[in-house]
Amino acid sequence: MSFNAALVDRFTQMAKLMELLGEDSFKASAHARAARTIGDHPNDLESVAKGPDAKAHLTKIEGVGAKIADKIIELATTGSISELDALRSKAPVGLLAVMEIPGVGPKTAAVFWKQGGVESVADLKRIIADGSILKLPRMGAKSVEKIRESIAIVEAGAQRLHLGVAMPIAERVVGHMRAVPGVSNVAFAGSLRRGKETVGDLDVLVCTNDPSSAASAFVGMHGVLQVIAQGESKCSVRMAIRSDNGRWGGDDAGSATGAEASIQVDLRVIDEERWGAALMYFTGSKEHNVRLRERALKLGLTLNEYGVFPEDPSTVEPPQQRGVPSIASRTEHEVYASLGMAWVPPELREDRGEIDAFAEAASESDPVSAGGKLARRKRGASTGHEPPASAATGHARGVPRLVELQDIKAELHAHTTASDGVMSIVELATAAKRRGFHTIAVTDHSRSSAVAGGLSPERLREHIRDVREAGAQVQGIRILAGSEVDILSGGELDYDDDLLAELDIVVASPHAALSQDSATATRRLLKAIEHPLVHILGHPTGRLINRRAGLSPDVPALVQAAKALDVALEINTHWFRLDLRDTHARVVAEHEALVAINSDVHAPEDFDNLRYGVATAKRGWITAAACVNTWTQPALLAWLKKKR
DNA sequence: GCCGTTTTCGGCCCGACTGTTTTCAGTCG
Repeated sequence: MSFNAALVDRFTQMAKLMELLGEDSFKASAHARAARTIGDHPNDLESVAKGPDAKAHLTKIEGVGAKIADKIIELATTGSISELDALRSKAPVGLLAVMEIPGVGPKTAAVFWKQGGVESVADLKRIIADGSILKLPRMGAKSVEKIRESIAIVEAGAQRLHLGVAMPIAERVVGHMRAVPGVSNVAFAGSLRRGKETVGDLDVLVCTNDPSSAASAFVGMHGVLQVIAQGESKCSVRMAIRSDNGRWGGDDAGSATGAEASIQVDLRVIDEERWGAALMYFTGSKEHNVRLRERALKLGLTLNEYGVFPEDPSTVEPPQQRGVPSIASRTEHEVYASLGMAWVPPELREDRGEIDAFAEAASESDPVSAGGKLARRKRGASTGHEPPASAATGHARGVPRLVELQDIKAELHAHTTASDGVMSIVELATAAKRRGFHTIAVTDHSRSSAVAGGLSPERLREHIRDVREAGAQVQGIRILAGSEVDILSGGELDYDDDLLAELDIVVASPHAALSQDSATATRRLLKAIEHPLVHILGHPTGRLINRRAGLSPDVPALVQAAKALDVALEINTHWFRLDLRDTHARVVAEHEALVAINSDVHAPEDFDNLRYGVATAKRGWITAAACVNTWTQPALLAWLKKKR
């Protein structure tokens, strides 16, 4: 576990234990918040915590003050946090798992413990089985049955679904609902709409003049395993998942208990008049919504899922129930505008600085309020760089012109039957051309990737000739001869320089030795970036989401080197990789370095993953200009040529 | 414990739903 992951684990535990023990809830949420921002932090904090001015650097992180900084330093230097040890001595640690059960919060867990003698999930199952749970306060038959079902779901190995598994399910639901009579609008919301790499459940919103037909159509969908709730305004079901992890084998439904893998899908019926406010509310993130509400209050307004309302001293009843007209609610643009903001793309709604940035953009004509907001905001510690001025890389009026799917005009990482792809060079080029691309790079594996059919130097020389021939054969698209060259464990590349120099493009990627420590991995990847013939660093960490952690290099160091040497860092678009991840991409954006959004194509359908990579890039605030795949063919070829 | 364009002290989002109550606590998003 990386040091940051350890911090997230420790502070999360502290927050949970404080809630359980009934300590100050604001203190508990302060620790939970610190865990979240540390989890988002791109570089390893261990060296920061052990280095000079540790406290000053650490307190620059949002949500980290003097006390939490001390605890970070304590963990780095002693390997433990004494306050956490004290908390753990006050309450059984097994209760943390009890609190993970949906529907069981800190208060309920405390009752189980203090009045029911429960110290673990096993204890909880025991008092459910012998019925003694019914003697506890507020525990009726229905509550107990819900808890029993929730335990079963947790034990079936419920984990968040990959973005690329959840998206087709959501689109099927949306398509199904769109065809229901009376339905005028359908959309999915939640973390799926934000393009998060994993998704816990699906939220689907409909606008209809016939709610009961919509509800019955929803619960009657193919694949529905269980109807959890069916009302006029909200329905919840569990739907079966069929997932295929493709060339990595296995699947997401890896349940050892034999229970069918499923995902909860919520349907909500929304009035047309409040569509925008509801869409915002259900898109989240929770943290983004909280910030917006705080902003509304400062402006003398109240924001809820029904709209923006004038502030009201009456706290008894929500404004919409007293017939107070909303100031804005019909569209998201309207709602943001009423809060003095430009519309925020869903991928950015994570409370990572977007509120200030998009308020600044909207108020740019007002020099008093426009200046300095970003600068005042806390920045990640110890990157050693201030964020760039907004104007330089495609930022218009303070709002970044983020990369969009239709901007992508080149694929720079693709495999053919020469290694482990399923298409010939001509088939690959034809497929890329059909996508509207002007350039496709053939980058089969290098010799060390033996299981992937890596090419020997001799075989690569033949392959280059084959690529040139195909180029003459297929018109209307430029086919580049390249290689996805293994970065060996010490940072050396898998082919000699004279061979690499014959290639139009070199993508250097780590494939083995993915458990190296952070410092070794950083040296290894830096060496590849510094290689004069390398254009792109492919899937830099080698992680597989929900499968393996991969490398944890010092990303800011890699980005600075890549920026200086004109190397692009890849966002690999396969939903199993999404590597670089969103928070890493954000570092690239802040340093105005380059990314390559590549689909690592092995089969024709891999091109379809592009949207997941674009979503990840947007979550990292990557502009179109910063993505080499959006460039014109002459610009792209000129960039490649500089390394030849 | 953190934080600051009405604050270095005194706040810290808002509503729905559920199940259990007899007016509301707990959980969730």
